Amino acid sequence: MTITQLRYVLAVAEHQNFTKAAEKTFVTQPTLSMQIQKLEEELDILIFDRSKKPIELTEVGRKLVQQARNIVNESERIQDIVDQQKGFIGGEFKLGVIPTVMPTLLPMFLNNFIKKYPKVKLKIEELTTEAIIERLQDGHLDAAIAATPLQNENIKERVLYYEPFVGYIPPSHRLNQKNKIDVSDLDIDDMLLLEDGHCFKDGIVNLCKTQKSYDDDHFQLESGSFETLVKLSNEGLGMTLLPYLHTLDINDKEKRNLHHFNEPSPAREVSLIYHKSELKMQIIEALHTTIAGVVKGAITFQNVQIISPLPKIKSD
Amino acid sequence: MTITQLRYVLAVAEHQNFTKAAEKTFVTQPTLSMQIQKLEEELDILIFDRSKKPIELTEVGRKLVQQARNIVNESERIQDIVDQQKGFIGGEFKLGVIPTVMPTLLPMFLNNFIKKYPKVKLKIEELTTEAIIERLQDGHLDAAIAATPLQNENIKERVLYYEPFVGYIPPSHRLNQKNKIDVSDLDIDDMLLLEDGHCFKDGIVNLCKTQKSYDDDHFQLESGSFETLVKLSNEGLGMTLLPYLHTLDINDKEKRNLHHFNEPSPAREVSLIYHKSELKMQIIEALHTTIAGVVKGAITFQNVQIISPLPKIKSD
DNA sequence: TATACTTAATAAGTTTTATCAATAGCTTTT
DNA sequence: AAAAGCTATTGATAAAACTTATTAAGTATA
Repeated sequence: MTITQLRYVLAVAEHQNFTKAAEKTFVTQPTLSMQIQKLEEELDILIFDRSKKPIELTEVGRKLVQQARNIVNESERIQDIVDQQKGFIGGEFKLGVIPTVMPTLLPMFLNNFIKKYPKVKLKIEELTTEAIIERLQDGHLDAAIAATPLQNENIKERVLYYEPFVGYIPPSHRLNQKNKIDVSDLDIDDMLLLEDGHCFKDGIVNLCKTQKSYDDDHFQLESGSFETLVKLSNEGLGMTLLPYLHTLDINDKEKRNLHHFNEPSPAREVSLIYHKSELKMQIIEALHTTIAGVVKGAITFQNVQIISPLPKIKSD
Repeated sequence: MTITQLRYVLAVAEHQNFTKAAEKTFVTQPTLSMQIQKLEEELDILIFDRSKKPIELTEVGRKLVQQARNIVNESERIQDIVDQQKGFIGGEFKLGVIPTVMPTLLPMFLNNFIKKYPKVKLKIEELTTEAIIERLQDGHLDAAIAATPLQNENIKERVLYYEPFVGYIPPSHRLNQKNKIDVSDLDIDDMLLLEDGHCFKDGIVNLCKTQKSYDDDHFQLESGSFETLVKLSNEGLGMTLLPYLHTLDINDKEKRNLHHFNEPSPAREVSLIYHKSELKMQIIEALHTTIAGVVKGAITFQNVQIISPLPKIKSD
């Protein structure tokens, strides 16, 4: 059994077609046929059911493909180890970003980065914190940008910036008259929140929880974007909290509804996170330097109070 | 890069000697030299520092070996997958056993099992529950025997038997006059316990904790074997609790000091546990059948109260 | 200091294998 | 019935993996 054979199996499993798989792997179709036959013979099983059109995996085949994917992935990490040794900055790099950071941070540094490190092929994916942690651990992601601290011993964190929460309070709201608001003013029950899965929501829940206990089933409205939240808020459905960077590009009329917190303002800590194995560390360093450099101009808050992004487990 | 090359690297890294490594991998020494040189050339790094005697790994070499071990291990699982498909019962099987089960259970089923499944090469290791969980998850163990439930979502459990706790109470002890004892009689402060790391100790602590809170630093004596505990107990240093199977082979004089619990007796649940991927399931099935069959003769308790083997985290 | 011993590298030759081009054979589509 | 689309087979070739024999280099021994 060779890694090459496993690659061939993966290609055929993916394309369900020897000919196409052969093109993708840059060999001829007979090569694939033979190598896969050889593997099947060695293991004395059938990996593919060739009677089906298009070709299908057998039951063992499916399990084998899972494991083969593992092996091939792990084997590709050998090159990463070598690259790291050589300080080579290049190759594919998979970066996860949480949804509430994606639209504001990405445009700020992306151009900069790809100009500076043209050999790096960045593949960026929008993922929840939960999905990010999983993928960092199994190696499907090389690094990610997420709210921290995560308290995961397999994951290392490198702070990029602290992003204060800013209140968006419509004129109709009881707090609108106040210039600066305070954490103690907040009431989870008239707060518009992002839908479940966003760690920004969990952060706000944590923030309000310090004031009073709450009932999870209590929320009336949840949305997937801050834009919607702001609009709902304008309709008098409650106030909401926005991360600072999101307040930079809302229109002037709405900007009047923004209310900062008294210091120390509650804030989220946004970090570049990566697996403790520190693979592709040079690229991670490069990312960190680029992002931190760009962000420094936009965010300069010092006196903040960091709110945990982790959802609390209900104690019952 | 091939899996074979990685195997060669591992062999040389292990034996620190090309010639010995060659023997172990059943090829000649030049083969190893050349293949490893080829790999080094392909990756354009040095894996070994040949100037040192005996030969040493370079810094990258060490990292590469780690990853190579991963890959080779994962690649060996392919055969497991195939074996499982074929229902083949054989091959190497690594079984972990917790210390408090090992001496009593192993002699009961081992002979039986190896006679029935001569093709299985059982490798049994005595490990704490903690170590077992870790090794099941990373694939260094195929299955284990431990006290359950463990509440680990990666690990499946298959109950083997329920083993009641039995009090060993020396004549001098306040409880000696009672025929059957009750959980409420127990006092953690005059209880002789196994040293830290044994889940049987944690179970007892849990059991007593239901009666009263306790101070962890309070214990005076801890030992690694029940034999010692019994002897200490005879010296009047307190009572102790033994798992039922351990009470079967103590001498007659001491047997008089055994006091069973009123029903439902506190008991530990002993299970065969394995990774959720269910690799080598046929061997696990075979083990379960064999052990459950043998144990049925020795243990027939129904009305028991299961005590968790998990150490409670201190709440401060 | 010379000699024997260990051990890894190299050389030369053989066997095995991975791959390709061409084509056969089967199934599906037209 | 012909054409098209696939995979398997065949036969040839270049590459590779491996072996034996030899050499080189370093270490231990007399």
